[in-house]
This record gives sequence, structure tokens and C-alpha cells, in this order.
Amino acid sequence: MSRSHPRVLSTLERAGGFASAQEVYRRMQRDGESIGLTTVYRALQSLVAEKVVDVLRREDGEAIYRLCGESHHHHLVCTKCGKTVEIEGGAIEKWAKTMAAEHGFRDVVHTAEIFGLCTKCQK
Amino acid sequence: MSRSHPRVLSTLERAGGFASAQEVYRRMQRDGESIGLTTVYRALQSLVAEKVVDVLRREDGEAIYRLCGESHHHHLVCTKCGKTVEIEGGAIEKWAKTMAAEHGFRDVVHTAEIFGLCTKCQK
DNA sequence: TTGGAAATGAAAATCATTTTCATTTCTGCT
DNA sequence: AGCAGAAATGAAAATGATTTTCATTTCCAA
Repeated sequence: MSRSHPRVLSTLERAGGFASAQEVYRRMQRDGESIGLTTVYRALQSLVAEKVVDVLRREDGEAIYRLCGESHHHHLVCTKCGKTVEIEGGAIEKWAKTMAAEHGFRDVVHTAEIFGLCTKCQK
Repeated sequence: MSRSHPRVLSTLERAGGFASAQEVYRRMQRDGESIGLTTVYRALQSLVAEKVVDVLRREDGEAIYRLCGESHHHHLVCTKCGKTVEIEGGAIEKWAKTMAAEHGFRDVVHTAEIFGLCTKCQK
């Protein structure tokens, strides 16, 4: 597997914490770094696997990567401006566990995101 | 603009309330309905514009369309054999509402799925 | 009827993402 | 140092969803 790839990671940091693969690539090009688009995609995949970054989706379906804390959390995402808030999901953890047990499932993981309009985008 | 397109809408209903454009298309083909993929996409876009359906994104970025206002459910999916169980999500609805309110978000929708190994696939 | 507007769908275009594969860069080892 | 195999790299092609183009068909009001 590939390594953490410090250049991609630091570019993502410099980008303000989140960006799409294409954006990371463009930014590195602009900054004169020599790297291929394929490598950017692979590096981001690794970072996701290592749980160093999160993947979310823009409204148009493009994947955006963002640095994230290590604890398991969920997101509240503004569908207009993309603003993202990390929220607490204790209720979800419990729900997932209960449902899994109820139906005999094991080794479960879950996803849960909330989408809507943030305060600023409501007018 | 296009009309509500009853055939696409009823197919979406029959699909359990949510499906991707490609799935709606395949289903209509299978059911012997004569329609083009382009028309399915356009019909779904119109339905979204008319707020008859919602758009969400699957993990892989594919758009899935869901009837609005319909009491939706969540899924428990076996990652090995694909078996899917519809589960109740009252706890989630509440959680989503609370979180949204807490952060001033409006018009929220949410996604929540649980993945794991079903009883049969656990050995 | 009839003429134009709306709908339709096949085929081509787009675009993000993945795969392929040949080449280069490391690694550890002698 | 020198070498073999592993890992990384990236250009180009493939993939797959979605959109656009455009020629044809269907509708509908006058």
C-alpha cells in the first residue's frame, strides 16, 4: 500500500482542510509540485483508509476530502454552501447496535449524515 | 419544462421509495416499459424541481432519488451477500431533528444505513 | 388541419474516478 | 557498490454516471 504521502496531506491542509482530488491536484500543479493525478487519488484513498481524512460528497457528487479528528462522528452538511459541522452521534451508535442485534448482524459499521440549509443560506 | 411523468414516478414508488436513475431505468426496461435513459434523467430532474422527490448521494457518489414526505426507512445491509432488511428509524428522525435545530439548520433530510454480516454470512 | 412548442431518445460529449501497464525509485541483501 | 524484487509513479485508456446535442415525433391550441 501507499504511504501517507506528506505532500498531498500538506496540500490538503493548506487548502483549508478540505478539497476535492482534482483541486488538490490543481493546487499542487500551480505550486510547481511534480505529481500525477493518479497519485493524488491514490494518496487520498490511503489517507481515508488510515482515517486521517474523511470523504464527503458535494451536491454534484464530487468527492471532497477533509482532515478530521480521530473519533467517530457524523456530519451536518449545508447543501448550498458546503459548511460542515461535526455532530455527536451517541443516539446513532446505540440505534445501530440495537438494530444489528435485533436482526442477528455482526461486525456492523454505519453511516449517518444530515443535510440541510445552514443559517446563512436560509434566505 | 417536463411534466411529472407518472410512469417514472410510479416506478420509483414501486422501487420502495428510493432508487438511482439507472435503477429506475433498468426496472422500467425489465417491466417492459418503453422509455429512454435520457427521459428518466429528465423526469427525475423535474420531480426534484417540483419537490416531489429528494436527491441524496450514495457512498459512491451515485445520485439516489427518494419520494418526499413519505415516511422513509433505513437499511441494514449484509456486506457479503447483499441481504437487506428495512429497519425502523424513529430514533434517527429524532436525532436528525434535534441536531438540525441545535445548529440552526432547516429543511433537513438525512441518510443512515448500517452495514455488517448477516446471520448466514458470519461463519 | 396545421404550425410551433414540448417531449423523446439515440448517440456523442463530459467529467470524476479507476484501471492498466510500462517505467522508475526504493529496499534490503550480498 | 551492485542487484533483485517490491512498491510507487503517472500517462493513457477504460469506466460509469450524467448531460448535451440534435433530429424526430407527439401534442395542442387556433
